[in-house]
Amino acid sequence: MDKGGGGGLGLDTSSESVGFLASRSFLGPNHAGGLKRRLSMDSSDHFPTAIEFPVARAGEKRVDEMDFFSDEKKKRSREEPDLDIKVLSSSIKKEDLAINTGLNLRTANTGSDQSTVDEGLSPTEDDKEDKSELAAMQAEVARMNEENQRLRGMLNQVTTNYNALQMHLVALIQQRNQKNIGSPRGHEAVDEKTDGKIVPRQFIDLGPAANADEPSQSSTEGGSRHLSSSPPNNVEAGSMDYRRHENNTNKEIVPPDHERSNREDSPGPSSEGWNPNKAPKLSPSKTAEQTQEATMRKARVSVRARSEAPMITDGCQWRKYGQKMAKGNPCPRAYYRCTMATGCPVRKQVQRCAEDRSILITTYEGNHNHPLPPAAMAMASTTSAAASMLLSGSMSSTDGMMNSSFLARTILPCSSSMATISASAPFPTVTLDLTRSPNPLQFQRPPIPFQVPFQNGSPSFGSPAQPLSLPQVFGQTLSNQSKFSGLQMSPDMEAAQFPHPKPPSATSLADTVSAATAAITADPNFTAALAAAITSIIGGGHQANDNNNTSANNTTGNGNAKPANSNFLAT
DNA sequence: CGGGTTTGACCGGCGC
DNA sequence: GCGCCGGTCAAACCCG
Repeated sequence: MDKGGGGGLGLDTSSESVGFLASRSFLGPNHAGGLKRRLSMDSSDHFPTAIEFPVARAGEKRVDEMDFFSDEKKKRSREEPDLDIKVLSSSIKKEDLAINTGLNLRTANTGSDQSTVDEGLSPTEDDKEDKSELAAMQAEVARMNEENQRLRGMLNQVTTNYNALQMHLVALIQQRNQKNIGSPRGHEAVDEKTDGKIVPRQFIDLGPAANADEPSQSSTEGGSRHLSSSPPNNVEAGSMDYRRHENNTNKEIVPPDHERSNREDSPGPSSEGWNPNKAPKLSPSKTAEQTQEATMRKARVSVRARSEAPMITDGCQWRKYGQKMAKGNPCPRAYYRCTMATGCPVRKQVQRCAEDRSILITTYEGNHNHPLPPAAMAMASTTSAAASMLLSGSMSSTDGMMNSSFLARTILPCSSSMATISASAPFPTVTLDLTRSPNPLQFQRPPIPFQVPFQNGSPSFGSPAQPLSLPQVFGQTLSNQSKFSGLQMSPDMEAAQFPHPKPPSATSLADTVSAATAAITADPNFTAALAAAITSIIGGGHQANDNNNTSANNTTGNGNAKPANSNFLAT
């Protein structure tokens, strides 16, 4: 084979090996070099405003939020200082309408102060003074706006959490009632104390490190902290396969030796890696927390999405470290690891579906040990939530099916789909099937009356050459049916489980809904809110808080590095 | 030169 | 024990 690395032959090989279109849009990640350059140009065009959602496109390997927030942002702020300010000013007006807070009053006062200052200056000095004052005021406005965004985010979070908990409660009650009707032991579907009191399941927090200041502790402390609250016996309800995997994971407590690679010599516990095959055996002295932590890394969340892009854009940086031909699939499977932080244990596999090569299957494994950019929050939160749900033992056998169904309904109340969890896969896997056709009846959210930040000013959603971005994916999830597959329920089962009618023909509806979905999901607050809702539901709230804290840290901790995007971290 | 991909080699788990 | 398979490593190479 061609071993030419990132050259032209390499990209041709990549695109061909994927068994997909060889158009420029389908060039593999290896083509990121030239594409990145083009995208850099695009990016400057794509970021004229501070409120655009920084969705990267697939095929661009290194176009990520970090780039957007740091280099691009700084660069732009130097080149186009006025532009941001204008946007911020308009944004704060918008915020004033949205939320009446003391901060807004301060903003208004600031404006009046400015006029007061203007009155006492001579025309010549006035310009200079005006400019300096204006700059100061604008900075003030920017700060206020940022704070407003944060407050609004908090409000959104509270609202979202409240609604989520309410739905959770209703679902629990309904489920319990159903179970009690159908089976005298129906209460098994819900974690229950012996006194009969319903206790919501505790979920493992698999979310990213909450504190950006101590990412090295996230994979251990962050996990074990919440693990302790997770009913360990829930795992017992799992199938033999699940137990087998749990045992397997017991062997991977110690950082695998591949982390000793000179390429990934990261100090501290954060370098704790992920190599099940090479990990030493678990010693009996290892704690249960460590065991479950290892189990966490075993959990996989697979996302099936229709995308002709070589890789869905999830907001993270990935580095390809391998590619293999998997049995039973003519398309190669690519292996990526997260490179947003040194030693981040998160891996993902990207492979096209053998049956339908327009479906891209992205499997995530592990949890980020670093703060995530907003665009990555949706995916990270959802995958970690799904993984935590899975690993909490709530998904197993028939009980798992019921709970996963409950989960799907809880996460996506508008969805009527079934949720299933794989108990037979090599690893416990949750599959989010985003390829199902959307049901317009489930599409209840009214159109969002703001402009969608499409790349290059054109809608990327639905464009075959455009990569699939995660906010879009999750938007699709919301409107589409969400399916946690793995056991891959038969259609009969699915029909039996879900009396709701499915759209007879989806293709025609898909485009229509996709456009609307794109508009909806372009709302970063919505995306973040969705992520927060998911995490709040699944994680019992604390993961959402963790994530939110992470976001808050991203916003506040990193200071003004990315204030214009703070509204995307709002939840 | 640093950072990325490619790809054959290697390793460990698992089934027979 | 052997072979298959999934996952990873790391040298070679490319690109900016």
